[in-house]
Amino acid sequence: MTVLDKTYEPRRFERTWYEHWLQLGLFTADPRSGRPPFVMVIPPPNVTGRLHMGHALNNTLQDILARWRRMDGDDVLWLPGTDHAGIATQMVVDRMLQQEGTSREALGREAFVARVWKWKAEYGGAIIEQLKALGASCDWTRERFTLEPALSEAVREAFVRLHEEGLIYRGEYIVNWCPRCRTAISDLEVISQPVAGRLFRFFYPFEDGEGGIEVATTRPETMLGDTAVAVHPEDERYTDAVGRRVRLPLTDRLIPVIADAYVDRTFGTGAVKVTPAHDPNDFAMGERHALPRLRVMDDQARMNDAVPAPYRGLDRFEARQRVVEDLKLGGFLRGVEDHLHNVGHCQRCGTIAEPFLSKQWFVRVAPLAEAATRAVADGRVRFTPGHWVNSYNEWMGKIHDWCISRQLWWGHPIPAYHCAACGLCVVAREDPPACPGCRAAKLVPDPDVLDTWFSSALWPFSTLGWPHKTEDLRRYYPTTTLVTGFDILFFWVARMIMMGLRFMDDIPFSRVYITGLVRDAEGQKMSKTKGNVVDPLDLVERYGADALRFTLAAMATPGSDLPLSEERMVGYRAFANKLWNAARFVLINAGPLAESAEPPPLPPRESLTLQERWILSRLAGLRVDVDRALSEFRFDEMSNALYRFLWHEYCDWFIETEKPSLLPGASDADAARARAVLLHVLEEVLRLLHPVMPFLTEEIWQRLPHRGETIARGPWPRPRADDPALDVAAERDMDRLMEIVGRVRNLRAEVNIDPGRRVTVLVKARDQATRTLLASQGDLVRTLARLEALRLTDDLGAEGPAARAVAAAGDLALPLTGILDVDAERRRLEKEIERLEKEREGHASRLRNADFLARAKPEVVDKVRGIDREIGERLDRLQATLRSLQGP
RNA sequence: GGGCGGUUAGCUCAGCGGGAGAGCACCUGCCUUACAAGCAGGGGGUCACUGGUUCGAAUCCAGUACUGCCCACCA
Repeated sequence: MTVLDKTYEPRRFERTWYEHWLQLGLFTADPRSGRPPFVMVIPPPNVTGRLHMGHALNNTLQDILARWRRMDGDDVLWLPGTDHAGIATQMVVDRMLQQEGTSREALGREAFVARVWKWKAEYGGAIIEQLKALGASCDWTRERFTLEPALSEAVREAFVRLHEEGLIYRGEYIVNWCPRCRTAISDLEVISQPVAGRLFRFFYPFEDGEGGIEVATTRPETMLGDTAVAVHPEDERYTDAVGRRVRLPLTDRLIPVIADAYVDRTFGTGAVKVTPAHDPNDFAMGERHALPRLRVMDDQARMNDAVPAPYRGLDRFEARQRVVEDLKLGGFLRGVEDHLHNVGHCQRCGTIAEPFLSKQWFVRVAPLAEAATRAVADGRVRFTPGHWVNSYNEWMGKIHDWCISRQLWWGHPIPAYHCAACGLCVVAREDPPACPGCRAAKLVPDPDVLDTWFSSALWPFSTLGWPHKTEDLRRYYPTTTLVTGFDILFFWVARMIMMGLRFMDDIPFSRVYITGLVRDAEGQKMSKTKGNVVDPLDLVERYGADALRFTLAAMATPGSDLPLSEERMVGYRAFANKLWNAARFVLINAGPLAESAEPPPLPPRESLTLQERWILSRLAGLRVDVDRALSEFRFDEMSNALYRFLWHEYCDWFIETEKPSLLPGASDADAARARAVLLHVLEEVLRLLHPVMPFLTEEIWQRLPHRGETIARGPWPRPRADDPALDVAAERDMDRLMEIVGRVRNLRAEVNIDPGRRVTVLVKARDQATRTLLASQGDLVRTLARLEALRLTDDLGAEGPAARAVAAAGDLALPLTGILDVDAERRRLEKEIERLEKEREGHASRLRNADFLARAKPEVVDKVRGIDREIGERLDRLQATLRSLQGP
């Protein structure tokens, strides 16, 4: 055993212990172990990603669970990996190419994809290394990547099966389109934000020139693609108009006026221009009325050749301005007003999304959603905090089909082939050699790739080997717990539940813990533009991974966000330092135990001192609290319980009470017993702390007399039913003594006695039992309160004027002959009496209340009586004290 | 427009039917040989507001006021 260095410096050992654990194979799951499995799949971070606070939180919590279950004997599989992140990654490499003066288009598809793989090989592992710095105990032998061959096979199988079952279809519909990314995006990838726009009213004259109809729009450029004007069928203003045709200004087209109940008579003019190719509602109306779909933009949202020459090639916003000007010139503009409305933006790049008619692949989600809703409703999948179920249900209830095709190059290709000869579209597990319809040899692969989230949805089973029936899949599916952020509840969690039920016929996990959002100290969302982003690795560097982990755990109250303040981190680093120094103290004083290979047996109960029985009892309580907190995902409660125990019980009281036994003058027996208990409790606390502070606890553990290769294998200090260490009497007695010590310290501070000065304190015990207690524990009080002597007496005035205090165990007097300021002392006592009287009144009033006595639970009444009696007694004694002060 | 949260000490937050709590910050005194990243002591709150339920409400219910978030195709 080596004594610890004087200061706690996490950087010295964190990396070393991580390597050690890897070498031990500690994180590797063993399907043949026969132990109960505990399984989590990591929410795969984007391969382009850098560890941010959200990852740090999420992975810290997962690691706490993993380490806890591993210590307690479970076969833990925490499966790590990364996501290929279609758009995000493609954008990163695009930017890089741009800097090199080239582009994706110049390279061509194949070379580009090769380039992304190369990029991934070079930089893609960064986030994995960062997870290791955090201490994440993932099973790296099972690391997966969503675009690796095995997972691609799973994706292909899933796609083909869904297609076979009629749950995937291809068709021409309005989708959300990002003109900058030049791809379709799903509903979820569109963020609606308020935009200050304008609402224009245009006049469309009837075909015959006799009057016309006014329509309103926020997107004037789309009028070039209008193929109808719609009014409400019961709108009397327009009864005559229905069936007539209007001449679309700026074009020479005639379009019909139709009646459709979708139209809101109260909005605008009550007449809507209909652009089936550029608006989802208009598209639906177009379907109902068989209207032509006229696309007027290209994939970059520039006006295409379908529009009159002056507008061709104009960007949509230039075209908007131009159309308005021209309509104004032609006398068709009838009004403009400011109009704040929500506009969809591309989640990735912020560009305003364009509703765009195109041929895409879709998943028919309704049947999948139904099963997924049921799984949550009947409790097979449970969310923590539970209120997320509402959001989940709401979303599932009005779910739309999922557009899964993307016009990107980086991603899983869609396993579909188009026959150049007959136009047949073939979806197949293997590349077909020829067209099954016309036997033509020329089949063109579908150019699109799949939405990244399609492969993510399969993650809980694709990573375990599906569609093959592997040992891992059999043993580890369904997984146990998922820890993730609410921001991907719909993107990911909901879809995993749908796909798990569809392909595995079982839920993917039974518990979902949903984390809050890590914010900055002011409660602001962290963002690059605000410049308030905190880098977790920077915090690891400056405070240690353990302090960061403890901070995150302590703040992880279910259902609330985490405002991360550096002050708080400083506080928890201090806690780590406190543990470090407590261990240092124990080791310095370990004596012969320093060399023992075996943990010393705990001395027999009869030989233990009061404080020893007390700390062991408190420890037994701590085991219960920590274990319960973990099983309920109360990481905050776990942390607080450990913090309080270690600092305020073990360090502040227990170590202090044992110091006399370790001094040179103490007996060997006392020293041996104190050492054994100090060491035992320290070891147990190290174990309980290991899940949240793995590095520090291992570092200390390894300095202890040899206890095996690692602390991380447990055993976990499980709570025990009827733990013999639980000792109510010891806890009560210690509480009394601690109160006495507190009163004495308080007296000293109030009357300004130099803390170094040894004084004598007189105590008048309340009753015989406390007299016995005080008589036997006088040394303990003397040490803690730094007294010359603690004298039991019935005459507190025996030593002259004294500062007085009243504790549960008895009355105290601190004699201050010649120093005591009697007036000040009186004021002090009066203040205390006033305070107690106020406190007593709350209880007394209840006891005067007949209803309370009649209806409250008996144990409550008893409790209140007890408190009332105690306060009353204390008051009496205080008042007696005050009178004695005023005496002769 | 729907839905979900939050409002408790100067700050950040626990507590969610029976004596108002923690950490930090603040004030006072201490370098007491584990720790000044420390020790001891202390001040500080009509628990947003209004009603209701109850013997009893910070805690449950209703409403109000702020506040945050999610979802939504009204041109």
